Amino acid sequence: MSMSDKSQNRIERILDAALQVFSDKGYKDAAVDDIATVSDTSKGGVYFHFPNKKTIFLSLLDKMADLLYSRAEEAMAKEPDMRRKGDAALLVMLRTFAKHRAMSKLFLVEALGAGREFNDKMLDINFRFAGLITRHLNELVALGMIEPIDTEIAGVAWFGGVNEIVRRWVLTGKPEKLEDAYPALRDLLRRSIGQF
Amino acid sequence: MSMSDKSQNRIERILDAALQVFSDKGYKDAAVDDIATVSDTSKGGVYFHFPNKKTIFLSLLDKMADLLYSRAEEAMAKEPDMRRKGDAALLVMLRTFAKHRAMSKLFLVEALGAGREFNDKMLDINFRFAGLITRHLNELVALGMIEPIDTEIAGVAWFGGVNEIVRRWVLTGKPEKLEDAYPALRDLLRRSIGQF
Amino acid sequence: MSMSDKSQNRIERILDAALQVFSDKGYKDAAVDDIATVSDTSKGGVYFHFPNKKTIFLSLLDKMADLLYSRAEEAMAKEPDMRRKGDAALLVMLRTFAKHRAMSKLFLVEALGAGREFNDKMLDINFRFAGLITRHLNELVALGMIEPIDTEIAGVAWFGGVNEIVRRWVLTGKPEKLEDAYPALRDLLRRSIGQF
Amino acid sequence: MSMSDKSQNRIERILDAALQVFSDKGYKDAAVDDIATVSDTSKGGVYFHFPNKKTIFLSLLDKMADLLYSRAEEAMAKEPDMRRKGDAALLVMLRTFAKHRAMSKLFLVEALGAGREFNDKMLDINFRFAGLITRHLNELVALGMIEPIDTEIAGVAWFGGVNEIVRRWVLTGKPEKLEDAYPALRDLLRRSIGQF
DNA sequence: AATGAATGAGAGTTCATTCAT
DNA sequence: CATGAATGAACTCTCATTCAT
Repeated sequence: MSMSDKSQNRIERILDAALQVFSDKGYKDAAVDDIATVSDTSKGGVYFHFPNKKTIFLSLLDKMADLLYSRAEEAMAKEPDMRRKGDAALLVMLRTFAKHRAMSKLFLVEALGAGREFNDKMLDINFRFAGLITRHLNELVALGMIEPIDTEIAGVAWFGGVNEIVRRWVLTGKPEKLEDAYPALRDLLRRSIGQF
Repeated sequence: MSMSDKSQNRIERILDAALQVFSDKGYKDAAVDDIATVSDTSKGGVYFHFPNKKTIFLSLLDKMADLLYSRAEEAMAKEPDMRRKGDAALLVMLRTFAKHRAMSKLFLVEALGAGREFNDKMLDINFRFAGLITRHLNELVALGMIEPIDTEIAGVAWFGGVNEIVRRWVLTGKPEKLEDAYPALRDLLRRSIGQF
Repeated sequence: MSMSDKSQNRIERILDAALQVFSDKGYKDAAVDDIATVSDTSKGGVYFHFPNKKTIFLSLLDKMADLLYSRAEEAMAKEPDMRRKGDAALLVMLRTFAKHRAMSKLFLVEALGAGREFNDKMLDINFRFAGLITRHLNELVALGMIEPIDTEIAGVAWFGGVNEIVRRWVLTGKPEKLEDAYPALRDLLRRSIGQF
Repeated sequence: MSMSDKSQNRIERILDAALQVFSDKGYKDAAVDDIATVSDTSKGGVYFHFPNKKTIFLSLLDKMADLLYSRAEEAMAKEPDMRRKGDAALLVMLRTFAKHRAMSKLFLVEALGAGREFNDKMLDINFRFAGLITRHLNELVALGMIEPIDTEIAGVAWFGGVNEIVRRWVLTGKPEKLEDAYPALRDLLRRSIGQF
């Protein structure tokens, strides 16, 4: 195993530990010491790989955003039926959230009130996702597959609606399997743009 | 002015200051000292009226929740047309959020990541609002005014959708006037339950 | 009831409350607010009658010291048999401690570590009591009733010995009735000065 | 000098400083900041080595108790003459107290009123010492070297008597050399159990 | 690379004391 | 006389960050 691999491993271990700790205690209540302990390192070790606590949190946020975004994009690209691209994205996102509960909590709960310093990042991320939806809806409108609607509002509202379903699951455990919410949510969203 | 008035004033001043400080800095980053300074009191003065920081935050949360909830209920009660009760509630909520930007930020941004101690309270509140929507949708279904749907999912998703619109407005200032989002949002929600 | 009586009553009530609170929580942990509450007054009320917390504590200390000292002196004066004056004093002191458990705790436990400001007072008090014993022993020696001994050391040691018995009773409840320790203690002290 | 040595040094320095500050100001009035300053560290440094203020105080108490107890036991073990074991213990205790004036003050003055949290510890310690005396007296009785007496009361009273002598020395400086009290005290105690 | 001791700037909270009413 | 709101200094404890080893 090369030096870089070992380093990579250590960084990975720290990020895993940070995810665990942040999603469990929230940004402010998570101590760098906790992260060091869980990752089986020392505080100094953490600070060797990351300049500060904030950066660790941002790394995780980016990771989750990239994961979700790329999965969604990929799912839409793979689905040939224009009418079903949205469904495919929705399903894959629910599945991704379901598979990464801690990340989901970080993303949908902890990141929001973590402090002014993270607002910009979260706005970027939200903008990206809402934009993805909006662009897709615009395409559907352009192709005449749905009636013209305010796709920007729809993008934001959809994003919020899905998030809220996931947030509820993260915090209450309902529904037991997140994917079980898929059919109802899919129908709701479809109907909302006049698609049956 | 009576003693009680003065006392009420002071408490009111502290709550106003707390709202300002919390919504500006977030729960953790807000110092009780900041609240004291802004409310033109001393730290001891704040602690004379409130047992701790947490209670101040919860007071504000309750206040906003009660305000929103009572306004929404009232609006629905006043609207005789069954089909428009939802619209009325939506409009009045947007207006209420618009009138209380700082409260909205507290409610939709800061309260979420403020720490485990507030999760329960927020879940209660979310549950109340989503429940209000769900009950209304159930009525519509029972009256045969809309097709049977999963009203629970719809309640949660709607709540999340509206919140996201308000959240975006709080954080980015778009749309300049929050009420401008009303028509598009109303149509989106109506369509989503098959109502035209 | 005259004004002065009422005032006396109030002062008495405050002192009673203070005794309770001090002996329960110790000097530092007793809040003036606690005293006010227990005495059914307000903080301002307490400060009207006493200039500060320290003074209240000192008043109680003086009260207990005077009580003990006068009882002991009186008992010795009443006892005609020179040989039994000491026994009489010992018995009456044990009885007085037994009747005033809270005071005893204040006197023998809380007053010691209450802070530098009380050291002088406690030294005075200890000096008075040890001196009483020493003077009595000196008399016995002068009368040729006991052999010459270091009466100063004896006075201090006796005082400490009795105190320790009472302290143990205050803190552990043993012996159930403090007076039960009298015979053994009396014999011990008598023997220590060669008196049978 | 190894890491552990340095660390030991720092801990030792903190304990020394704590002893100084506690015995000077008392438990409640001693600030952790004071201890940090005197030990030439920072507050954080103190808290790195000790979890809280209480633990520091208890450490010192235990240290002194162990020191006194082991010295007393050792002295008794070394003295072959059964009749003189008590004297040996008394002398060595007076010498130990004399050598550690600050510790003595902590032990005999500050620890008593330091708060409910320390009562248990002090009761334990007192019980140990009084028990040591009582056991020794029981042996003397069993060997027929002294008449049967209430050895429990005697143990407690002796312990209190000796303590009071030391306490007086700690607080007033009399007698200048604590050991000067030894002969008189020894004779007093001997006589009290009918031993000449 | 990694460690962990050390720092120091706060944070929340308490409370003796004051004083306008 | 009495109240209780208000003050402000002090206190314990936390923790992100640094740095010698």
